[in-house]
Amino acid sequence: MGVDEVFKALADPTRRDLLDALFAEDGQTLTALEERVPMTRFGVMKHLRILEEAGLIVTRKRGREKLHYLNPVPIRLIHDRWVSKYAAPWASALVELKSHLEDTP
Amino acid sequence: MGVDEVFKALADPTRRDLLDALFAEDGQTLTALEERVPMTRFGVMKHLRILEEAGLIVTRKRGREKLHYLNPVPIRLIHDRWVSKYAAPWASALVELKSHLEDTP
DNA sequence: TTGACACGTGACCAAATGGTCACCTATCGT
DNA sequence: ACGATAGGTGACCATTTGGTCACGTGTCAA
Repeated sequence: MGVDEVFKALADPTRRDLLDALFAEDGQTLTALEERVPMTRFGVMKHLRILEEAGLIVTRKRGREKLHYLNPVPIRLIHDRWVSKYAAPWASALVELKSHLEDTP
Repeated sequence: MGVDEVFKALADPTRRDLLDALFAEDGQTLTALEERVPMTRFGVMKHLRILEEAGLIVTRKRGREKLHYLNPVPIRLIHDRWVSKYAAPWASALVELKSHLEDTP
């Protein structure tokens, strides 16, 4: 559940798509998620495993199927401890640099 | 400046360390940053290039040296468009799952 | 002007990553 | 009991990634 695992898990677009899919409908099964992504079942399994090890999803078994649930806690953590630190203060202090960047292509 | 580049840039611990170093003291030069990280100059250069392409830092040349400045805009963007979506709402709706996760090792 | 200094480029390498497949176990419905 | 269904494992492969190095360019200072 470390910071590094969460960031690495979020670094892949497929994994973010899977989170979005679970955000749209929580508690989906593996084969259901497989249809949402251009990939075989095995690829999806690997991604889900990485997401689970990062703590971003939580699973529960019901019979022969495995249900996947979003877990907002780790993303909330990196938000509080990391992102807000950069996003919140002195955002205006460097806005000049931003506009300067936008002017020069 | 896409979302994917920003997430990928943030996925590496060395790169986050570099951002922290610039957070502590903005406008540092390459050789100054080199001393803060267990790596040769070339490794640092690659990381800085990735951070710059992601838009997370902005550079300015002064004579023979290159100054590196933090740019909070992209991180603010992923915060607003992505992280807050997951971190803000129904964080309490799944807290039961979190505590359940903490109970079962 | 000459040497030391700050940075850049391209080739190169080892390791991690993303993805597939053959095969296997467990559970459901009938 | 049986086939179909849902998921799991390990090996395997191509590509990307993180890092170093030899060498080259521009700039400062004496």
